[in-house]
Amino acid sequence: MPKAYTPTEVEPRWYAFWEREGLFRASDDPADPRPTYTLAIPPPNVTGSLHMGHACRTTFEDVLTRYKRMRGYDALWIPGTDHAGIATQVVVERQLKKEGLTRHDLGREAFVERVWQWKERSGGTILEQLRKMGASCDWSRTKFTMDDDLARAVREAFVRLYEEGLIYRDTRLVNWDVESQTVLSDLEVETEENVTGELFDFAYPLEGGGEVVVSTTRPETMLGDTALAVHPDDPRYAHLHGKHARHPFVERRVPIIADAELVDPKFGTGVVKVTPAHDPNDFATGKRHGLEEINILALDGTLNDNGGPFAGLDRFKARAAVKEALEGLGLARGSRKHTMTLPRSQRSGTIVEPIISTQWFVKMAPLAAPAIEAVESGAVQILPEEWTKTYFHWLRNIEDWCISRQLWWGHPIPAWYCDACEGVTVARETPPACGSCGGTALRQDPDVLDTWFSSALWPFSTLGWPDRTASLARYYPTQDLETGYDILFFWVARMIMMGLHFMGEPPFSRVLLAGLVTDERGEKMSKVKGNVIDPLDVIYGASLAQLLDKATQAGAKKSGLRYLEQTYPDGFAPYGADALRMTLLSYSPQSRRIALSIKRIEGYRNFANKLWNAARYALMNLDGTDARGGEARPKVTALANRWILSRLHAAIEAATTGVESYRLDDASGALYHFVWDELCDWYLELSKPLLASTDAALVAETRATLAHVLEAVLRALHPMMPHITEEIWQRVPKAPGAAKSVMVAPYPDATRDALRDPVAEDEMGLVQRFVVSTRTIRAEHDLPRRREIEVHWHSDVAETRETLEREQELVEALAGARLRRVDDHGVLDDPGAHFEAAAFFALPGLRAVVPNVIDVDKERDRLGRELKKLEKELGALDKKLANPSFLERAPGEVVEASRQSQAALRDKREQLEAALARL
RNA sequence: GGGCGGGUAGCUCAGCGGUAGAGCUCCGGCCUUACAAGCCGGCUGUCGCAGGUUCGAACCCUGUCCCGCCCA
Repeated sequence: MPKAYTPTEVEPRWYAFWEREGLFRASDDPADPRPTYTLAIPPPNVTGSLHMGHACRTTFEDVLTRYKRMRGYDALWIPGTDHAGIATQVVVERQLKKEGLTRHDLGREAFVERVWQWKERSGGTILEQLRKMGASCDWSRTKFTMDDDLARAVREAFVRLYEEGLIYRDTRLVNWDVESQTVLSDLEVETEENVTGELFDFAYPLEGGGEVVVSTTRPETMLGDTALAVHPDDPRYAHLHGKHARHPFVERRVPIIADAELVDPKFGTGVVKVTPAHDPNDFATGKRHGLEEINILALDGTLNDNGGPFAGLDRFKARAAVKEALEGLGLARGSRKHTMTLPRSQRSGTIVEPIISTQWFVKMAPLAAPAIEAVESGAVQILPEEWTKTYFHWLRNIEDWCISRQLWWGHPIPAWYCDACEGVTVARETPPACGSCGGTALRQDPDVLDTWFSSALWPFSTLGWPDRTASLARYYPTQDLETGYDILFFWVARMIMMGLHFMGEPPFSRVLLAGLVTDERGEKMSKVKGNVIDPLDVIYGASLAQLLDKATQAGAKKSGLRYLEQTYPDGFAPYGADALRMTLLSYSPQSRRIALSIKRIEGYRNFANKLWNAARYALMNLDGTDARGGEARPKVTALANRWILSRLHAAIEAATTGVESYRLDDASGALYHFVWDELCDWYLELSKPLLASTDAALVAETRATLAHVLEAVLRALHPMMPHITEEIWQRVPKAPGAAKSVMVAPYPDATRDALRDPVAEDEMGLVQRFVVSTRTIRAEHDLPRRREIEVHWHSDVAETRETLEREQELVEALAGARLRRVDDHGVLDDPGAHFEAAAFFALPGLRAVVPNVIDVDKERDRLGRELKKLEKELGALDKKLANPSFLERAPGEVVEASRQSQAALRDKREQLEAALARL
């Protein structure tokens, strides 16, 4: 085995092996007796390449899947990609733009064809990248949301909902994305806060003389004003009720209405302009008062003919022009700065315009009710639990979902309009004739569906729905759904609604929501900031020059490039997928932010190397000893062997509990510390003197333990670090009949693979403290390794004496010292009389001196420090035990434990004080 | 305006009622035939602030100040 682990060489090899051996495949056999574990991937967009968010999802999901598989489940992780309507269309349009073309130049059919071509080329990229993360998806079941079978599911769902009256067509105020040229659902509109805008005042001349002044942040909308509203109880304007103003630019009388809901008399002048066609509140007001709705915007964001003299101007140019014209007419009444919010498109970022339009909607209330119930009843559990509140709040205040989009890329809406009677026919397949009049001149609705409509069906459409397939019967409902909290509404809630509606059962029983990956400053990764960390660069390594080059091409600002230079002057080493996975797992799932640190990745790369070298050591020393591969732990008698099996027990339990409770940070942390702090730092060192023993049985036992513990911990770590564990596991000699891969070996079981042994833990505790105390003296007194030292110790406790005598060889090896037992306690009472320059340490029931080492100043320092720390602890304890209410009210075992530590500390204090006094 | 989350060692974070933890950093010493991507030892905290509950609070409650996210 090479001295250092090289992930880039190892990882692809084993991934290919797993795939070749069909180990990712779930069962196709309906009679397979194993319980199933199913998890559907949050399908990444076909536009994309792997980013840290995906890497994070993939890791969590893969750990869960691999763990369940090893636990004997028929585990199915369904992979696939999403067609991502707007995002994908925009990408292809951008490509066309480079050729000087628009999608309209190509025409719809050719354009969609072109998107398909592009999808074929790039759609596989991200799936390849998931493989590089080690994802154990069943690739034979890969789905794409626009596949024929999934398209059929979409049509089926649409038609059923329509027939049930849950999908309808209506004309109302919707959100228009001027740039992408489509309506958006409410969720796709983001609110930009604290925007400094301008509140502009102008006057409407009144019929019969006089004027009223109104304020607006969007002056151009005055072209669509169809009323002025005042508060009914506002005495200032009581005389104006029912009167009219004259529109300054278009031939229109503008009625003055009284409305208590819209108008806040304290805001501005107390008069509000009403533009029903371009503002949600005004729209509602218009409905209340039967006002005319005048749309002034064309779909491209320019003003239409209703804009009168301003027709044809872009919305922002029109704003300036209207203001100027009002100035010209002497109607402007000044302006002031104003802090406001702006609605922006999640996709294009442009300011969203409310317009009146006819669209398709899903009636949400009837779907939301069961979805609320499912979480209330616990049928679906959301973790971390805080999110349930958010989930309920959204569902309880839900608005109908606008599902039509004016895009070309997406699922066509299965609705046809009749030229003859204007009837609407909704059907699963293209209807031959109009359902109302029988006419045959039908036009299909040109719009497509919101991408999330097809995503909402994902957990069952991927399993064959609407057909009643064997897969659907076997794997639905799935168990876990793991994703980022940012799509709780977009995706998770809608899947629950659709799953309940169409399948009668929620699509999964547990929702695991993870935080967002940010850079190490906690800032969101963005191309412009240049702080995007590509998982593949972390896995395969990248020089600073490459990082800068990539960021520059992605359009990073100078400050972003500077950040890169300062933060990663040496670029990234090839850390490997396993190190990245461990890093991502190490962050708490409770946290909303995963501030990814390269230093941390490096730490886990080092961990992989540590594990590698531990294995090298073990394999060099096994001398043909088999690991039993999960059959049974070896029989052990020696303290070190008993101890490591006991610690293995704790580690396996912690790992299991962690994975089961979705605390993968605890699970991975427990194994990390077991491997590094216990297996490597102690057990491997202890095994050296044991293996050098002349006692053949002891050597055999130790070899068996070494083989077993290594093999077991590889199995325990495998879901988290699949590649390195496989690479090592394959090299561990195993008994005949072992599995062909660690990924299908049984997950370690604390009872079968390990053994809790409190006595061994206590005794090892003594050994460890003795060793560390000796090492500390060596270090503090600058004693080089060459220099031999002796530790003279005395104990009045029989067990302590017994343990140290028995383990003397081990202690001597680890402490690098000779041990001398002293039976006469008087010797250590007055070490000065018996030893030259002796340093001192005390453990519970034990005192020891190390002669011929002492530098009085250093020793005084060291003992003083120790005493100070001890005094602090003891002070707190004394105070506590002096408190009568503590003794009276605290639980007995707490009091008892306090008393014991008090006694121990007092004893140690005495020892230290005496030692200090002797100096 | 409403909701949620966060403020703990120099940095990034865990702990969420019984004596303050991890990783990285820092200091000192080691090329000890598994590993220098390492080993050994060490330093580091009025747990945002102010009250309260409790025998006991980083942890529970109230208020308050910052920071972030979501919804209206």
